Amino acid sequence: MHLLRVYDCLCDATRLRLLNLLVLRPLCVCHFEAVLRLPQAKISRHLAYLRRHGMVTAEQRGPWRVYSLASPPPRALAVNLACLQDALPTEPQLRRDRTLLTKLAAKVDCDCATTVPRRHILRLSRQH
Amino acid sequence: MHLLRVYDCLCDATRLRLLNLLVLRPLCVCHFEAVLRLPQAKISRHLAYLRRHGMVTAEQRGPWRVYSLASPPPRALAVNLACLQDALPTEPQLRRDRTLLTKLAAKVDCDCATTVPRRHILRLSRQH
DNA sequence: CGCGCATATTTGCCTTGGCGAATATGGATT
DNA sequence: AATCCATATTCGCCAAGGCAAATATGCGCG
Repeated sequence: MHLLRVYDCLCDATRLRLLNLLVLRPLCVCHFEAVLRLPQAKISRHLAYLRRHGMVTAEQRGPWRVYSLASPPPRALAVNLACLQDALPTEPQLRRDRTLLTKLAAKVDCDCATTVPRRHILRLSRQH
Repeated sequence: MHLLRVYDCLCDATRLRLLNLLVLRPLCVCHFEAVLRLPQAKISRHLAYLRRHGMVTAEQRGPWRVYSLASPPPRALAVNLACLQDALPTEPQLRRDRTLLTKLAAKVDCDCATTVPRRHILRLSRQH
């Protein structure tokens, strides 16, 4: 069942947060690091898991690896991400992640084509 | 995050099938046995899991234990079961389970208040 | 070429939870 | 009380996957 693979991906906090952000836009690892405040290895590991399971794709862009939702996303994933939207009101953590990402995006051009150093992004995120 | 507990429950095939049926009506273990064709211990184990996680409740009715979706169901569960509906077209197994249950219900009064012997239900289910 | 930065992978360890087989519980019936 | 039937739980085993720490890869620039 395709659904099961999707639920397997959604049932870990880190992965859920990653996908929740990827809904908004493609992102590279340092963005996740800045928003989620988790160790790089952890983020990387879970992104690899999502890739193995066909939920996201990665594209190398200069020194960065940019992750996006698979396109077209597996139907079961699309359905559940839409559904996730309905659950947002009761999930503060996911809402916070989203607004934090938006703030970051306002300060730096988060399109990974530009060469904003990772250090810079992390510093900005430390000021909340 | 409440969502996570729900996904934990949904990410196993047996549990997904159990919940998929419980959406339709309260059921006792022998009904699940007849529809899913899985060993009783396995069904029981997963129902216990769902109960531990607050997704279902059990009520003793004579010799049977009748399981229902928790009421009110956790919001996160409700949202996802609604979403499950949208995924049904691409999940033959879940659809089959539902129609099989409906057929069974047409032959025996599946309200567990009546005393249909378990053997009888299982026999009916064996005729497809 | 060699260094530095961004990211990935490996290693060792531990917990959760899956399974079948066997067994226990507990209500109902006689 | 004895027994039957529906259901639950325990046991021993196993695989998946979580984590942190350390290490590897690989691109780009000087």
